[in-house]
Amino acid sequence: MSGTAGPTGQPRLIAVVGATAVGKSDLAVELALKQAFNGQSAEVVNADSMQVYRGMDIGTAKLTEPERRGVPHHLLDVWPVTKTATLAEYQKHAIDAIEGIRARGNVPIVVGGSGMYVHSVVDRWDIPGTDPDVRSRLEAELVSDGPDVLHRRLAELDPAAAIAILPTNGRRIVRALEVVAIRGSFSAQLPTFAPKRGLRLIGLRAPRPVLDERIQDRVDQMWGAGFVDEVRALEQAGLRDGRTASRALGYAQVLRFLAGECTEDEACEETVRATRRFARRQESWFGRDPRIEWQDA
RNA sequence: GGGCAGGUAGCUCAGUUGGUACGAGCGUCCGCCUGAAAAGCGGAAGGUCGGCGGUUCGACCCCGCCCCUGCCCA
Repeated sequence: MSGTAGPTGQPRLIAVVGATAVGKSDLAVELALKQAFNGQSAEVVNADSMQVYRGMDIGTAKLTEPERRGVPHHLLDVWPVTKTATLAEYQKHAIDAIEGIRARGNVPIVVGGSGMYVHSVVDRWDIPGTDPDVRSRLEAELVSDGPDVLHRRLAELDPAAAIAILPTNGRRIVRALEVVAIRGSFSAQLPTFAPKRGLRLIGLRAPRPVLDERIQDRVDQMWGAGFVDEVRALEQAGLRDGRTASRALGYAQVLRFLAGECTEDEACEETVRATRRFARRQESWFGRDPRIEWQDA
């Protein structure tokens, strides 16, 4: 049981992906319980960039304790809302969790809609570090010279990367140039969707109109469940200063409402709109991975 | 019954003193995605400018009538 499938031909890693509100979390629990039936236990590893935050429960539709039905869940509630998320840190924790699960002889089930988080774990990206000096220099150049100049430089240093990154996307150009400075190439670091033995990637999907309705329902339920109070409490805990958490869908909108910048109804409606937009991006992201076995929600 | 305002993209609205609608935001569709990713970025498709007549070389913009919406007066 080294690099491939387990002793019984079971997958070594299961991942459940898909757009928000399709029912990934529930499916993961069901799969875990089914796995237990086969004599092997399963544990869930969260791959949702916002469920890692403590206190963000209603707005992230985090499974409650009873809903987890005894299945151990990892990487939920590990960070305070004030913490800025980093992919590398998430990846480290997730891989540690997976190793731990395997050490117990169990099967890890990664669940979440944060494509990059899933990808970083499933494909174990070797994420190049950041160099504060290089980065601040590049960021200063971005401000003074604009993205075009930097994009042209990237085109010379790493043509493939320049093609992949739009000339207007300053943030990405900076990161690419930073990686080039550190590793000599950016595009060489790009992960691929290579087939992996022992990996079972399950995608959950629903037709657009169905998904849109579910999102509307979910947001309505959130509000009914006291979402605004949850945000208010988190605001006291420093949510507004959280670089990552304050931008979460729903939370950002309610924060604006609490600041008097819009009405509560507007915040609610905007949450629905933004969530739908997000779901579309998720579909776009996951749609690229040919390894995903799609099933209807 | 009379007066006023308005009827322009799926929605909310700009706009043209008459010369092929420069439209915008939102929505929709499609795509990109590396240390903030529920973030960030790009592209596309949508309009017989309420209806019918008239004036004009030419009307969405002028005139007439009609329909619809909102407000006001009776």
